[in-house]
Amino acid sequence: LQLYRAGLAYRKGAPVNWCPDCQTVLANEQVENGACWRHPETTVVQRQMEQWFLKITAFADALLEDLDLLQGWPERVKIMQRNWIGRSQGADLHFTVESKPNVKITVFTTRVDTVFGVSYLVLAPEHPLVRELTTDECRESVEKYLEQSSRKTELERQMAEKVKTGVPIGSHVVNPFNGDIVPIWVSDYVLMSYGTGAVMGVPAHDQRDFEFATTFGLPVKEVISPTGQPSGELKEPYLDPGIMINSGSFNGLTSEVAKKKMIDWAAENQSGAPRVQYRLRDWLISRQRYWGCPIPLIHCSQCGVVPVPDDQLPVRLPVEGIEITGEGGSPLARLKSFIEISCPQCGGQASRETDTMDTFIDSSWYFLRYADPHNEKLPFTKDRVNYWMPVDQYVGGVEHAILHLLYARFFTKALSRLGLLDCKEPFSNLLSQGMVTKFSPTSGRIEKMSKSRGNVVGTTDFFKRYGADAARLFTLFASPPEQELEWSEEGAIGQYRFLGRIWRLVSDLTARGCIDADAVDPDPALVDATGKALLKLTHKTIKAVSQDLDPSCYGFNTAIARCMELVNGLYKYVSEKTTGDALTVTEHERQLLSFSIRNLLLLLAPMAPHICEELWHLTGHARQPDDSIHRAAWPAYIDAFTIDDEIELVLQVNGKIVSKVTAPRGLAQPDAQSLALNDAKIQSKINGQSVRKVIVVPDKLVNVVI
RNA sequence: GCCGAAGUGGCGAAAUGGCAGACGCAGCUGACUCAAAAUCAGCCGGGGCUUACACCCCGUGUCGGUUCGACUCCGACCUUCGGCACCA
Repeated sequence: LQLYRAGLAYRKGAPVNWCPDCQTVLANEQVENGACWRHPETTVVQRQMEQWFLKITAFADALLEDLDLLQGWPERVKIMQRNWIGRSQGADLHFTVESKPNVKITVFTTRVDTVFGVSYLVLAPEHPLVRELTTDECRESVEKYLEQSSRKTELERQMAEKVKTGVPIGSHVVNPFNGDIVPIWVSDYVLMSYGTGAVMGVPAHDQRDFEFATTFGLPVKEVISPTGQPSGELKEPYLDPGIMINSGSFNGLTSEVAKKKMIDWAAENQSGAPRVQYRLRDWLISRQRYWGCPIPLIHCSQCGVVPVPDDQLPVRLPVEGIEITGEGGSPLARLKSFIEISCPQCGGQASRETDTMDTFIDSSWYFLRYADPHNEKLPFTKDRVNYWMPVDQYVGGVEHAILHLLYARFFTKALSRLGLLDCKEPFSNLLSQGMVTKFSPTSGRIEKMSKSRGNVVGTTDFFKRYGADAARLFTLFASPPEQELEWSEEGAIGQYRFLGRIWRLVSDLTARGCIDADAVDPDPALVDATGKALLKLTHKTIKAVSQDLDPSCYGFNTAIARCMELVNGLYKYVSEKTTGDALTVTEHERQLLSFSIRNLLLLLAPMAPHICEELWHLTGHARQPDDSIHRAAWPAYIDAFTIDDEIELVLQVNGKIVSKVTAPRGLAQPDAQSLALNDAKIQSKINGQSVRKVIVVPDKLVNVVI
């Protein structure tokens, strides 16, 4: 209602997308390849209907420009939104009808510079002036053409392989720039829903116009040439900028300069005006579905559309008396007790709107409720929302790039304009995660997991057998988060095995008394070489996992791999300390094991929360029964312990690896160089040839160039 | 057609311009077991050579370039995937 009162929600009759399967209309964003997003097999048809729209186009510029503020969004999502919004800068030009000087046809063009090359003008079949301007001689063929094209579905129009069809309507227009008189045609390659539904035809400089003119033998007049000289007969349209020719006083200018001057000229001569056109259309939100939020408006024959008074909000979806017939259409429209209502303004008989709102309405602002979840009177208050918003880190699938993510941005901007909140954008950082895919028996291909494709994995069964932690670890481990992920039972079982390894390790060490939750951190000077290696491995793991989990990286897959390495290291250490069945450890070794295990659990806890919590308690770290590992501090590492004293120096000749030697860390360059040059393998490679250069990368490699 | 992303073992993948294949799956071998499962330990890019240890060559979609050195940077191409598509 707030949007309605602000003029951002309106009702209008328009050709809309209709899914015969859902028996409802759909938004443009919900039509994929000419089919319904819920029913890929069902072709969407066009229907003329009165429907509710939200004025998302009023925010087209802001939605486009503010994409630049979204530094934390993946570029591909921003590009998809830019394309969807589709900003085109150009001008409206007015062409006067020759026989009716008071009637003007306005076209939108981005190429004013080509206007001297206009050889015809085309109207969309749905253009309101088509019938008015059709002459008697042409009436029959035009009516036939209109009838044909109205029978085409959107999909057929797309599938028509772009073969140009059309008929002349008999009238002519005058080119405001040069007085040329050119014929008007009607053709369905021009869309009523974009621009003005009328296009100036410039065959020499537009691919579609060229095809159209070639098909119907219309003149091709070159007005921009790469050289400034006429090119003779054109075999294909010239689309690039160039030098103006055949264009009166604009001749000789570059087309880019001419474009600006010509728009100015049109404006001065009342023949046009600069304009920006968007591809984005207003958001059709009416649905003839039962499951949805009722649209809180009342239709009164006297007063027109009247909002449901505030004290009667929200309008709840009725449950009593609803009949699901399976015949389609909304059951609400058949429920008299819901429809019949007296008009809040005049008290007369009126009826409720029976359409419900698109599901995407709800997802466009649900997150605001999280800022103020216990408010009984309002959905949210401004100060709470201003405190929490924007969302620091949003996560969602790419499939929402131009649906949810665009709508939510629009809602935030609209609510901001209404003064209900202050932020410009809802989500500062967006992690666009890949979809989960799996082989689909329905299609015989690997597809995104969904009920309709019959490739869903029952989580309950999987959790019962292997646990939620295993499923969670697998989805994190199988690929980086923004990449697609193919579900694999074997892979998930691998994670189950990994968790089993941890469980046995920790519970066994605990049973043997090797874990002490109160132990102080181990002193590296007091453990043996094996112990030192484990201590270093632990510190390295803390460092690496901390970096991997940082929002700048989100490398969950590598973070888990690090934890696996630490577990492998722990197993190795334990086996080296075990003789027969007996594991005996010194106090220092107990400290070491306690330290290593404690940190392993802390590092893994975000990714395998249940088992880590369980082991946290088992190892005595929870002082109170309700203590949680998830409230414990994130582990810290000591950088000095992540650095090895000895490194392996790679020795190369001409960039090819010849040998590897262990060397003390921090070896000076000349020492490293002589170490390499004295190496026997390097010597035999050099074999008397002259050494031109030696490149030393400290603590990494030496490359001898011969 | 336009825009974008990606091509690395049998598979999922890893690698601030510096040891390609970490980690895991599958596979193979051994230990344990009457046996199997589970578990534990080991092997595991391709080719050549060797009794063996070793050693040699090739290898990150293709072709070029930059560089002492390229999976990584640059150019062209090929393929796959995703988005948009008669948008004037």
